[in-house]
Amino acid sequence: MKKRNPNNDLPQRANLAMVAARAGVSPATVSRILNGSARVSETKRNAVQGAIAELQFRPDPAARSLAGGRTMSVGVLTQFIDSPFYGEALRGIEDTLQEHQYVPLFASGHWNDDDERARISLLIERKVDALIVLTGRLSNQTLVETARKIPVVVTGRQLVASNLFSIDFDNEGGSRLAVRHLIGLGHQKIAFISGPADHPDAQQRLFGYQAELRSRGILPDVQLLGEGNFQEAGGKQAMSTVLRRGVPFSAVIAANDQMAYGARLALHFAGLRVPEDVSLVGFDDLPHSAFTLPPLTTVRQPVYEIGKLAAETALMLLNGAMPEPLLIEAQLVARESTRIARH
Amino acid sequence: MKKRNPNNDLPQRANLAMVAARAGVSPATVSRILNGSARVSETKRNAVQGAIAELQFRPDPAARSLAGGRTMSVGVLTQFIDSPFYGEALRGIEDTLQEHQYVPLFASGHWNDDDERARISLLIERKVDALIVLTGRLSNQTLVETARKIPVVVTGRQLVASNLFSIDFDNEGGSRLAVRHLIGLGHQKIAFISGPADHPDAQQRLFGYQAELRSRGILPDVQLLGEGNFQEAGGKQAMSTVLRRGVPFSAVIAANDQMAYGARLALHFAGLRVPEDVSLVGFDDLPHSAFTLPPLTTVRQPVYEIGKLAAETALMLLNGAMPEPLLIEAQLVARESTRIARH
DNA sequence: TTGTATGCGTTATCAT
DNA sequence: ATGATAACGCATACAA
Repeated sequence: MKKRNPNNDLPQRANLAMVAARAGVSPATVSRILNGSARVSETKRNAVQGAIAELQFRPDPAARSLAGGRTMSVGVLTQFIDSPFYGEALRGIEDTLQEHQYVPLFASGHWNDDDERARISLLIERKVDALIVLTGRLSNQTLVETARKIPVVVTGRQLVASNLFSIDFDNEGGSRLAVRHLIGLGHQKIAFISGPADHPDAQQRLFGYQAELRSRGILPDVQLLGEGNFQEAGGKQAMSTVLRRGVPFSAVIAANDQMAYGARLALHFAGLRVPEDVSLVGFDDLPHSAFTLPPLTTVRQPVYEIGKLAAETALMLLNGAMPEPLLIEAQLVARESTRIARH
Repeated sequence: MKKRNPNNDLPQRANLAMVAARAGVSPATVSRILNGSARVSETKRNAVQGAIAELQFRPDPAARSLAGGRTMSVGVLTQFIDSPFYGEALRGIEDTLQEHQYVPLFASGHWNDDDERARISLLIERKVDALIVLTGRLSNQTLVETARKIPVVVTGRQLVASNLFSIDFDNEGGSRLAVRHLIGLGHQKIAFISGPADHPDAQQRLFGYQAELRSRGILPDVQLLGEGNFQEAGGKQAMSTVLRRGVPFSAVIAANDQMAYGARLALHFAGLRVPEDVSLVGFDDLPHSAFTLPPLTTVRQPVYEIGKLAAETALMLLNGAMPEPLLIEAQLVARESTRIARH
């Protein structure tokens, strides 16, 4: 192994040794300055930083990783890389990590146990320094075990364990807001399009709807409940099913915006106008929801901020801090898809 | 440096040496089997593969990278990690890379020269084996230079260079399809909402619209041209501007679906119905466009397939092959936002 | 405070 | 066909 660098035209990338030589110090000193792992005299520090600048030196992440150092990367398990909902969270994570010279490693679990497990293994194999799980299906136990290896931040559930931090959405509260808004407008017969029964977000949103109705003295009617799949097509179909049952209603809450879009279409084909005949409320406030016709009243989740928070928390965990739990509150955004009930 | 592994409860991860010892061969032989870099006797191969399975051995990517091997990762420069349009491409890339045991490293350039340059530097620093650029603003020269270091696949332009492969969308053809569709329905006064003037996709789509009109003997009216920004709000504003000019038209083409959504809203607030009063055509066929009201007629770009193609091509480049250029054709998806012009 | 030496897990070179 | 061994670039225990 004599010559590893055949392209003599390209300037050889600088390494620790070269910086050390240029600054007249030992490689160890350069490393120490890079990591702030020990005090170094002002003189040498200046010399080294000068050399780093001149040579445009950037430490090799692979070498760092191999030597037992950090990879400066955080694994992010999402459901689908192109999820309209978690997309903003990904952006928040990316932005925050970048500020701290970290990079995200995104992987998709496809809302499937096996895939999630496999992708997490892959991320750990790649030696990510921490892991962010955006609402997976993995058991709490699996997450806690993972947290014994690396810091874990998980959304969509409440879980207390060492080296782990969970951020839960206020799904129940969000649904309650939606119901209250509609009741405030005089609606009594309120249909609900739910998400997949095995999805925690879906369960909590459904529960909030039922609980708030009951607390207002209204008995939830199962005939007014349709089960979707958090996607447009599912929302459309669920709405059609409810319509076919013939039980009258004056408002609909969909457990996410995508299903609200689909429901809106089903209502249209049934000859019902929104909001004249039926009021419609979504959940999530996707960027697009301000531009539907009519603009959609919905429950806002600050997803971008949640992404930022998840990344910040992961970084804190990495530094040994135990961040203080934060409640992520939902908020109702009233637009034009809801109005006062007719008599 | 005596003890590096303080958690004695966790089973130590296996490495090449351990596998070699267990199989009774040298580490070099294990490496050869792993990489297929030389012929190995059947006996030893079986022994080694047995040992690998027993020890659940997985090669360390960092060590591979450091030793000059591949990182088994491909850098992907996109504009925004949550772009509704490129999202599907990201999924295609991820799916394809995964089949080949590669992982994507996503980075966002924010449609900004400096960011793009910085993110590409970062990706190269992380030693990605190849680079996929989803329609950036970088100069051809920069891309060609990058391709001297690692294989590059770039979408949204046509560029011939060694170690580089470009995939261009048929933007012009797509616009022509839209115009032909409308003219076929009897429309003559066709407005156009364009994208940012400095965006290649936007330029080509605008050009196709103008060229097709001319070829049909219709002179494009600048009064019917509004400039948006490829987002909903921009499309809405551009449409309002055109409406304010008072020049009559019976159809609108938006240079992407997001602007079509915005335009549809502006038309609504102006008291114009789609498609009764005005026909509307989008561009991209976002997943959502089948569920707008009315469902949007649009020009389909097979983005997921383009993502897959980009990844496959990058992998081919990596193996020294020079893939054959492919034309990505656009396709008109006729839904309910267009209809025959009234007289 | 600073330098020296070693090891991280793999690939590639050379010799057999 | 196979083995021994030197890199790869960095962090760190230890010596000074």
